[in-house]
Amino acid sequence: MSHETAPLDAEQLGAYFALMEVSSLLQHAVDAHLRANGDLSYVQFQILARLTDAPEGRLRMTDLADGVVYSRSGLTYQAGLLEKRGLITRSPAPDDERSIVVAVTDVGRALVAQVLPGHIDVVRRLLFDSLERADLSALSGILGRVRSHMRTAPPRSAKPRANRTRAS
Amino acid sequence: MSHETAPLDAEQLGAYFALMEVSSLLQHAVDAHLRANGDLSYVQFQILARLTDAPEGRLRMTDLADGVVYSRSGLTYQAGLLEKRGLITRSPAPDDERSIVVAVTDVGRALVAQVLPGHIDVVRRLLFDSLERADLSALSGILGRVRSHMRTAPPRSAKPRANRTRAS
DNA sequence: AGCTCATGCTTCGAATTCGAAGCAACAATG
DNA sequence: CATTGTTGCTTCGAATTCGAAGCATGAGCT
Repeated sequence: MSHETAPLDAEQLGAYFALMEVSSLLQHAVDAHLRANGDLSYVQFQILARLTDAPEGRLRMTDLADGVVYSRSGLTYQAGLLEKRGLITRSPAPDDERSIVVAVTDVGRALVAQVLPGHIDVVRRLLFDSLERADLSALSGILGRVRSHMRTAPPRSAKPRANRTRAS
Repeated sequence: MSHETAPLDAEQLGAYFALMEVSSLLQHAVDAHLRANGDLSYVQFQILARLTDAPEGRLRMTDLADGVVYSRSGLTYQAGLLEKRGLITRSPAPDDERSIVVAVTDVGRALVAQVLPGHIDVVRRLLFDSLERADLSALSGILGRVRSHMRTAPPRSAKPRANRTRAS
């Protein structure tokens, strides 16, 4: 129904901007903390955390990339760095010769454990200290709904209206 | 008082992750759309949009950078690109000789107007189609509160625990 | 005025990011 | 099993990002 081009109302616009600003500020804060306390970027921490949570501490590259919303080439790069530091290992998958399985090492787990408390502290201070219990529940429910909706909806084909060849 | 290191409970953790994932997915989607329809990055669009909203379509560099949560050097770079494309102008401030005032041009406004409908469409489809009116109000209120709280709280000093010299 | 510190922007170099192209291993045909 | 298309990862080049350092102006003293 009301789909095509109707502008967002003020409340929607405000919510959208607030969402992006909050996540951006939060990410910067967290990133700074991780860098200072564990020499990890936000992305690297995400990768390690995701692995730590995974069944055996292992995941295929692609699944990992999807999990952290990240490009494959970018993951290859970061995986290289993390492997060099001994935080993860990469080994070919037994069943499928072309896919690589990434696994956290004990050192990696230890590092995550080391930075996690402070990380959580930052998140709490910035994000949750201003929320009542009820707000939290609401936020949690709403975002959960949005997320699953997003995972459903296709990426949009992006109608090519103005296609400049890019001023190289 | 419960401050120091107590872990976030499951609901908090879920909300945090959902927030970051949602904003990340949303940003990627919006970015792809902007690039395809106006050859703009998300950051560039933010800059233009912010200027379009500003009193006279003009802002000082620093205020603009703060507004979009962006580094100053990064803004200098992007401002250079946008200026080259004739979407903005840069001129020294009359009162303070060292600050630069950025202003959207008519071309810039036109471009924003051109991509805005599609942009809004993407946001609506991804973010708002899954929300009831009540959810929207709640989300808007909550995020607004969080945002103002964030603007208050200092950036955290980031206790230097492990400071490796960076494997250059 | 003369000094010193703060502020605003840019330049610089290093790190990170992405998509496109390249390569190998699978899968689905015939 | 040969042929063709798909999938998973890496390499490559170009663009973007950031912080530190550099410069110039402004502000607050004495």
